[in-house]
Amino acid sequence: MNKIRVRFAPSPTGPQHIGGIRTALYNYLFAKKNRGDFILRIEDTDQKRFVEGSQKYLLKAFEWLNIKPDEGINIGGKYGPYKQSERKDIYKKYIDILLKKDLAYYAFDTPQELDEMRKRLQEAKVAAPQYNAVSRMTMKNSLTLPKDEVEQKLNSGEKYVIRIKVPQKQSIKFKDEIRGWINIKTDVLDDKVLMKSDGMPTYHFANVVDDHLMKITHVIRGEEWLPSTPIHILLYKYFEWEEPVFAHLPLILKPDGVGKLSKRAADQAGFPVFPLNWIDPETKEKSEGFKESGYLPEAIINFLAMLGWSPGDNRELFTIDQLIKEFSLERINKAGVKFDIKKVNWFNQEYLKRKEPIIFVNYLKTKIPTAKEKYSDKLLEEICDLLKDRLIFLKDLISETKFFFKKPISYDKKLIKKLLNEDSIPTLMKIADAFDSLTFFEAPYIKEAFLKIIEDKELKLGKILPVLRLAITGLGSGPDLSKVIYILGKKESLERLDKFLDSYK
RNA sequence: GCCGCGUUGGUCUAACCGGUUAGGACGCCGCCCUCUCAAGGCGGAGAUUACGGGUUCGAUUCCCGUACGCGGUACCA
Repeated sequence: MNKIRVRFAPSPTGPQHIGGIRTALYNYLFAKKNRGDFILRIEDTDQKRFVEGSQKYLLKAFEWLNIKPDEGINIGGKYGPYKQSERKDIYKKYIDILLKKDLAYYAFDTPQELDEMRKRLQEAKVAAPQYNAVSRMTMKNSLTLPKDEVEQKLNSGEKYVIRIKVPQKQSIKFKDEIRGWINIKTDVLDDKVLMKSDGMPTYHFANVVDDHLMKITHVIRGEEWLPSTPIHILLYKYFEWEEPVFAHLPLILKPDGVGKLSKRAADQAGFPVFPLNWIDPETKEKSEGFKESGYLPEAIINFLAMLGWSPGDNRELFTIDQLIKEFSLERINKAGVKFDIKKVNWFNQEYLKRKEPIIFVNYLKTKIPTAKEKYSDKLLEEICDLLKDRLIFLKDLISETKFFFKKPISYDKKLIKKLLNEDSIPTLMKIADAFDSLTFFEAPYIKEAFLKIIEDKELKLGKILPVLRLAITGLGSGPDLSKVIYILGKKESLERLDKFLDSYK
């Protein structure tokens, strides 16, 4: 059997959004699972829609997600060039074959003439107005015009396109790996443009020629291509080439399920759609990426993999290597899937929890300049250990640990009212004394000390500890207090306690 | 309009060739743990498997129809 080769072939019309990234991921997983090649090709046949920086952006996004193409743009390979705008000669050569076989033809109709034709057909109540076996005979093309006139038009440099000649009353049957057999009648297909008047091929043509020349064995792409697949099949037949296997992925829909996920919809729902930050070169509009929003690449990969694919059992957490091992096209769902940012957050939290302690410590050190002066590495690690399980994003560490680096400036009046009672101040004063006399200022002894005082006074823990927490951290909730006090140290803890006592005694 | 694809709790999904109290996860709620919050553990609510027919002893699973959703219908990909 031939080596498995798949490709991801985006067009450089802006930042690649998360749906495209998922398509790339599924191609990558499938290639790696089968020890095949993953090829990155750029489909830049529409110069009008070209957006500066798109290609670089994609490469950076892949780098972040650790998706490594084996071949393609920026990497090279035996089947280059991998950018369609650099393959014009190749398309020319192949379109000539079709022309010679009389399976494609020149068409000289102007856009206005095409419009008129469609309008005319609409008025005549034709179900699907199109340039097809019937209507082409009323148009200006090399099938209707005398040979010498065609020749003359071509020589005079008149604008033309080349269209595929779709046969009448045939059925095109193909098997989609995800959806099964699909049957489409050629009568609903139109004579798609293969070569545009600017000399560039259309997607339909370039895609087939390139896939064949690049020895692509499996075409894994979005569902939006399903309706035009028969045209592609027809081209394979015309060239007498072996068809690749097709697999059309379900689309990613907006959270409310109405329509494809778009930047607009994501903005509204308050989450990113792009892997990385992007600034529109024209409008200067900035879009935030998953990376910059604090998402981990592993989490995004895992989430995306599960968006439409499942392993068949109850497992959900997968590293990329496990995904590669388990992935299969057969287990991809057919239905469109709604994007749920809450689930992404959950994945992120799961992966964050599993991160090495050093990650958290280093983050604190870089983000909080005083961290290094105030605490040893060991203590910083203890701080992180105390708080890391409650983070969704690494950046949450800043707000969660704030009280370790800053004394409370004021105390929330509502909390004071709720927590302060007649026993609070005297008990707190005793606790301060007890702390002061502790030789080993460590969590277990600290706990023992305040527990004993509370017990002696026959008070409930809940009456005193929240006030103590408020005095020490300025907050009404947080991690184990004895550990917090230990980390802060005797001096700092007593200062905070004294300050509180000064305010309320 | 026409063509294609789809439809299992709010969301993502499982259920091999038809026989399960329709399983799991996210989210939500509750309990335990705890001074508290989070994490964790335990539990709960939530699905007449879009609807209607058929085939069958039996249909989430097979067939047909309807509805709804999505996609396509460009010299865009």
